[in-house]
Amino acid sequence: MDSTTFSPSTTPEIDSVEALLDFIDSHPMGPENWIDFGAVDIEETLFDPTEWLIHPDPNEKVRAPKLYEFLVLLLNNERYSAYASWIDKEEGVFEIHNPAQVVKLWEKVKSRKAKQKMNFDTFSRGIRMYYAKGDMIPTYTRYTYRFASTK
DNA sequence: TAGTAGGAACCAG
DNA sequence: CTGGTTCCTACTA
Repeated sequence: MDSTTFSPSTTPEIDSVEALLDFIDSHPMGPENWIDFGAVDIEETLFDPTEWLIHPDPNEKVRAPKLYEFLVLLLNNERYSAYASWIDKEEGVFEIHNPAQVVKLWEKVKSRKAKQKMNFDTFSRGIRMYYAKGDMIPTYTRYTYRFASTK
């Protein structure tokens, strides 16, 4: 509505996807206003919560990404090319260059109430769950994964 | 030693 | 029930 309501100076601390979703819940607004939140510096990387929102269609509620959605957003964001990048985008093949940072990013995007610290073992198990569903194909190669469909 | 695949129990939403 | 998360065994570089 009133765009001044969403200016960075008048919004609370929004440094996670969870905080952003909470704010959007209490302040109805469209994607055009998401840009107004600014970004925070997290471990030498600019983290912008609005980059990690999923909004399939206007009817569906805005939400945090699922794991495969998170991977696609990460891969298609040039700012994170040092974290992970496509090897063959047409074939859906990609490589994770900085596993530790990718896992930290995933934790931040999911805003888990960490019982334990997530590590690459648990993160990669999440990816491997997609093999059985047919959404991903094993590559048997270090830090290398493949989407079954480029869709 | 550190990654990969995948079974099984578990759990928050 | 979904979408992971936690834990673990087996295999390979």
